[in-house]
Amino acid sequence: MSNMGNQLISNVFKALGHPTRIQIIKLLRKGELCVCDILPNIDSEQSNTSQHLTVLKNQGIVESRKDGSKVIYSIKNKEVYEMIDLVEAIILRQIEETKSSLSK
Amino acid sequence: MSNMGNQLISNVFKALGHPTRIQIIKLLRKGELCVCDILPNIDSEQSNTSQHLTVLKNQGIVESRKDGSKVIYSIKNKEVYEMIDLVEAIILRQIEETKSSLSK
DNA sequence: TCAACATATTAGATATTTCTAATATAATAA
DNA sequence: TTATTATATTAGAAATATCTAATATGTTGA
Repeated sequence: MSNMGNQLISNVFKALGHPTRIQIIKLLRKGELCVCDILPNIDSEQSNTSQHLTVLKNQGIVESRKDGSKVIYSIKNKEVYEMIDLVEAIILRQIEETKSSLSK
Repeated sequence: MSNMGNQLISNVFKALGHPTRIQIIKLLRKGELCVCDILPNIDSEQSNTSQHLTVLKNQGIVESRKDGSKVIYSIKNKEVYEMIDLVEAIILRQIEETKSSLSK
């Protein structure tokens, strides 16, 4: 019965459509982190990482709060991990398929 | 334990990050369709829709077979519907949040 | 107050996606 | 054959996303 706008839906997927943003989400799986702890674990510049965090925040995937001079980010909607698990299942199946087609 | 490449994962999300492609996926929820039945239900040109179908196929989201002069597309990995449901849950929660913050 | 730190914002260059229009290919029917 | 239908491919323009470098803002401690 759902008739959610496809634009809204695709916006969320698009926010997940970048390797650095997936990397950030995976980092946050264990719990909240300040930007200062995210930065050294991410393969991109400070300003770029900050921009990626903004993209994730705009789509409601992460949220942030201030703690003194630091900003602490955390996952806002945990569904995102189920989504990543589902994508990994799809990819594994694709890989299996490729293997078996090669051995024919 | 999963350590699937973030590039591979984000490629799948990126393929879902377009409203027309979500529209196509939703059309295929009821079952397979030839391109000729997809086209009239999609808000874009024939060649453009064909390109979107290619994007979905490249990421293993849909598959196709030939039937005479027609090409029949179907969903290859049904996980995609669970993913859409999860995104809709996220969006609904965001909307509720917006509402309640407005009424304060 | 001032210096140092933590993070965000901006502007512009570069890269990638998307779209349109035209054309190609393949199957079928006349 | 030839025309028609069904779909894919291509090229290039336009739109959007990404990255880098520079700068701005806010916080804290000396």
